[in-house]
Amino acid sequence: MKAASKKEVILNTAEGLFYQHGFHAVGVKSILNEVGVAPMTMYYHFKSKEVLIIEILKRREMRYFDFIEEAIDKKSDFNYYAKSLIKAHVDWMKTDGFNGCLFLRAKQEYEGVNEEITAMSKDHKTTLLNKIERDIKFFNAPKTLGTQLVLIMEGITSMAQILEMKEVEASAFDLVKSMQADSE
Amino acid sequence: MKAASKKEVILNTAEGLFYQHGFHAVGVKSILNEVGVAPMTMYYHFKSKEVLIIEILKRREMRYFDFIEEAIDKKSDFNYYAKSLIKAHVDWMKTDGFNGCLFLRAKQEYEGVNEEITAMSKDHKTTLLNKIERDIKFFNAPKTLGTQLVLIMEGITSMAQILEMKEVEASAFDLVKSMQADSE
DNA sequence: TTGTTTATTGAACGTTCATTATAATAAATC
DNA sequence: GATTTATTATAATGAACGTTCAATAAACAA
Repeated sequence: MKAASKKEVILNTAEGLFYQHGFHAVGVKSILNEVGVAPMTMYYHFKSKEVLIIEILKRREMRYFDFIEEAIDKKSDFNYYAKSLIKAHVDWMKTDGFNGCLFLRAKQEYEGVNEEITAMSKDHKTTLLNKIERDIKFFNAPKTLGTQLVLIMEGITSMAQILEMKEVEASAFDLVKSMQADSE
Repeated sequence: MKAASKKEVILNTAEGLFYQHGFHAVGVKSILNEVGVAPMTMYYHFKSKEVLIIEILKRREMRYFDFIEEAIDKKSDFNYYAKSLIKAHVDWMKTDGFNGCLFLRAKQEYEGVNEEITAMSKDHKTTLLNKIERDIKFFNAPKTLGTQLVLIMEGITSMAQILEMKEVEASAFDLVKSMQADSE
């Protein structure tokens, strides 16, 4: 397989460090150190730390939606769709270290500091909600179920940082199941 | 009324700044600046920034549980309890600026750095869950409904940062309503 | 009222922060 | 073979970081 370019290694390493420790907590030097490159290598590809963060978020956004899109069941009914969506989100987190949502953290750390980062983070959530609302329209499910699904997904992300994933997963599926009960 | 001591002012100001911008993003100097005191005034009362953070979290923990405790309805049935709990949590956030959960942020920023802060943050959530499970036992509600309620609360906290509170609130209450539907 | 503790001050500490300068090469492309 | 693109190492930048010094003011006790 093709060797990853330095730019890609920087993006991946920085994303991991930011996700684990936070944006302000991770210094540029610690990224350079872990990748094993000189400062100018990073500044050649990204003109600042904040630009690096923006590119990380862009990549992550695509990766997340690709992951979700190929995992959900849009062919059956709302019931199956909801379960497959929650399952996909849980699986995403399992590959990711259970440390919350990077977009939410970005928004919290850069609100009032960098408007582009703030906007991207907000957009990520509204894009998710819009996508779900579009999907479930196909099943003639009421639009309000979309917000409820996102709320459950956000609850999972949050609780996975504290409780066992098994327990979090179970209660999320219980909630989804009662959503259906409503529509019968 | 009694004038607030410098110590209290430092605690309140720092809590506000930390909540708005994050722990690592807020420097000691900016706290001192906003309070209007010299460095040693802070270091006389708190031997380090991290000790200050610990005391802030302790106070917040008490304030939150006092607020919830006096707002919930433990006399009726699970239905009213759940609604009053969600309502209380929503009201708490309305007074607080909608910037997520300070304990979750503390855990994210100090995991692997300060174990006391990490532990306090985890404990905050498990204490909440235990309290709810104890409460709903009184209504003979299944224990698993406790995790579901916390999941909804966490979902609210997360989504309130992005969407209008009105919409978040509505979908949370919808979810609670379908929980009941299950037990009928 | 004097002596002692408690609380507070402004300046300075050494370190780390993100970023740039300099200057020399490698590697890829034309 | 010439030129652009990508990378190296070292050092320095000025600002901000958390923290401490030494002096003093205020509160309190004898």
